Amino acid sequence: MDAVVKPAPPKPKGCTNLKLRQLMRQVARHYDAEMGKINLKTTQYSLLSHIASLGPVRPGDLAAAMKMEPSTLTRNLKPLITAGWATLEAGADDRSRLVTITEAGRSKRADALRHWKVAQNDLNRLLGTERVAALHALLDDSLALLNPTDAGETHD
Amino acid sequence: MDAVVKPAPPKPKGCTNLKLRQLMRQVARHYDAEMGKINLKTTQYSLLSHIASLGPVRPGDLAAAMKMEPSTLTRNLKPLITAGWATLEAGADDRSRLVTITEAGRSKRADALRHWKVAQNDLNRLLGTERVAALHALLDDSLALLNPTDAGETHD
DNA sequence: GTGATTGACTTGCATATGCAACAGTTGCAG
DNA sequence: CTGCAACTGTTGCATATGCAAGTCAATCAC
Repeated sequence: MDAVVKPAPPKPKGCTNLKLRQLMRQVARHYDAEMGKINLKTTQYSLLSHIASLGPVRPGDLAAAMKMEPSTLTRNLKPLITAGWATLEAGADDRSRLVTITEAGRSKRADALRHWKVAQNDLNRLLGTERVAALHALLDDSLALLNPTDAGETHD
Repeated sequence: MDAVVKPAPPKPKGCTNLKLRQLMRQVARHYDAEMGKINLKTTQYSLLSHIASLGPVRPGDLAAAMKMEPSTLTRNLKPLITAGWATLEAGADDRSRLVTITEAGRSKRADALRHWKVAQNDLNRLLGTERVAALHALLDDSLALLNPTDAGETHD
C-alpha cells in the first residue's frame, strides 16, 4: 500500500434513498402549502409548466422530459384535463397523441408562477441561497450521471 | 450601497421541488431494482430497519423519527404486518400501541441489508463517493433547517 | 396482402403520501 | 362525577409512482 498520500475516502454514511425521500417530503409540503392556496399541487404545477414550455407534445416525449414513466404521466395528466387546463388530442399518428395547454391552463400557470416564486424564495431564505444553489448543482449532476441518455436539457 | 465587495448572489435557478422529485425517482428505481430481488420495496426496508432499531415503539414516535405523517405510517405498516415482519399490539395506554419487529422481520432485514449495501455501493460508484457524501451532507443540513423541532437524531 | 414485429399509450395492481375528519382514551376542571 | 379538552391513531379522499400486461396502430417481411 502506498504510504505517501491517504485520500481519506469519505465513505458516505446512511441511505441516500431515505435521505432524499425525507427531504423531498418536507420540501413538497413547503411548496404545497403555498400552491394549495390556489388549489394546485406542486407536481401539477411542474407538469403544467412543462406542457406550456414544450408546446403540443407527445405524451412519451413529455414523460421523458420530466423523467417519469409514461404510465405515471397518463394519470397525472387526468386532473389537469378534468380541470380544463390541458387537452389530450389525436396526433398525426393514430397511435400517438398530443398534449396541449389551454387558455385556462396558461392563465392558471401564470397565477401559479407567482405562488411558486414565493415558495422558492421562502425556501432560499430558510436554507440560504448558497446552500440551495449547491443542492441544485448536486441534484443536477447526480441526475445527469444516472441518466446517460440525457442530451442535457435545461428546462426548469 | 457599499461598493467594496459584491458577494455575487448565487440565485438558484429552477425548482428545488422538481429536481428533488426527479432524482428521488431515479434513485428509488436504482435501489428498488436491487431490493426487488427479495420482493421488498426500499421504503419498506427503511421502515423495517427503523422498527428494528427503535425497538417496540409507538406509531407516533416512529412516524416522527422517520419524518412522515402518522397516517402514512399506519398504511405503510400494513404490508409489513401482513408479511409477518412486524406486529402492532396494544400499548400501556389503551389509546396507544406498540410496533414491534418479529423474528421473521429480523431475518428479512438481515437479508435486505446485504442488498441495500449492494445498491448503495453501486450508487457510490455511479456518482462517486465524494459526490454522495456531499449530497448526504446537504440533505442532512437542509432537513435539519426545515425541522427545527428535531433534536439531532442520528439514525441511518 | 397477411402475419409477425415494433411503437405508443393505457390499465391493473400495489405502494407511498398528506390533509382533514373521525373515533376512542385519558385527564382535568368544576 | 360529568363534560370538555388534549392525546393517539385510523379512515376518506385525492394524487403520485412504477412495473407488467394489455390494446390498438403502423410497418416490415415474404
